[in-house]
Amino acid sequence: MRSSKPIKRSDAPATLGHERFEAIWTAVAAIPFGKVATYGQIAEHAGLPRRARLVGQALRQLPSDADIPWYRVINARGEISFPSGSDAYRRQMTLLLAEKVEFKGSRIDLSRFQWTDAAIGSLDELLWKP
DNA sequence: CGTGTGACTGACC
DNA sequence: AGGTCAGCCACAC
Repeated sequence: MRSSKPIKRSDAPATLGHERFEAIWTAVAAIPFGKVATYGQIAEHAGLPRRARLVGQALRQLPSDADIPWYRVINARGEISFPSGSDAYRRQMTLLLAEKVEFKGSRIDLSRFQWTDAAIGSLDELLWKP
């Protein structure tokens, strides 16, 4: 069922217009306080492997009043993906610092602050089990 | 329809 | 440590 039933924009929620990005937003919303996730990680979690750029687009479309922790999404190098010095960059960094996410220079240590999913956690346990 | 442009990534040099 | 490149895919021209 692709477009057999066109969406009525007028009836759609005014806040989150795009249903195609719902899986991404749901994944972002699942990042816990004080943790971060990479674009690629969110894409995979949303069932969209290798589509990190799509996550970027989804976040760009996000209304400013959306109740979604967009700032917990960073790139695979542990950096904020806005130009350093931009307002957006500072806003994101401030929000992360408020959650006690630490920056070493312009980078976050993913080995310490990256969110690990429950599924990944159990796999880790499985691999480490004697 | 071709091209360029991203809130991206991993591989390679 | 930094640059390039090919995937990636929606979108604007």
